[in-house]
Amino acid sequence: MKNEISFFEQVYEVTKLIPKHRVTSYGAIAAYLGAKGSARMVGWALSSAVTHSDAPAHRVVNHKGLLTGQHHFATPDTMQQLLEAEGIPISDHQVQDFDKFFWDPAKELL
DNA sequence: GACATGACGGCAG
DNA sequence: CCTGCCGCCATGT
Repeated sequence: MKNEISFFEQVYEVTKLIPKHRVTSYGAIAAYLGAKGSARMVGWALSSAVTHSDAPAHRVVNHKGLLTGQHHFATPDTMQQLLEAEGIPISDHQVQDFDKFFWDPAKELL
């Protein structure tokens, strides 16, 4: 037996650490967890996070700032609504000024 | 065990 | 920036 936390539980922790008015990418979380290149696993974990945890998965988008996971939420609008409610402008399912709102756990959480 | 799919990302053209 | 291809690892059939 090991005391290490499961990969998706680590994703929950990092996701819950994302500051408000900030977003991050799957690859950034994956790299921070040492799973660099396995960004798909982050998305897999977050898909469970939406219904299986209280982590703000809506703050995680792909490397283009596109809200690819909105169809995993209760409604296709939920993700965008939550982000806009936090002050993040969304247009065409994409985060505006993504580079400015980007939060890298490997650098800022350091 | 093989094959296909998935909230992705990097690289080449 | 866009398109195409491969790598990544867990899950479902």
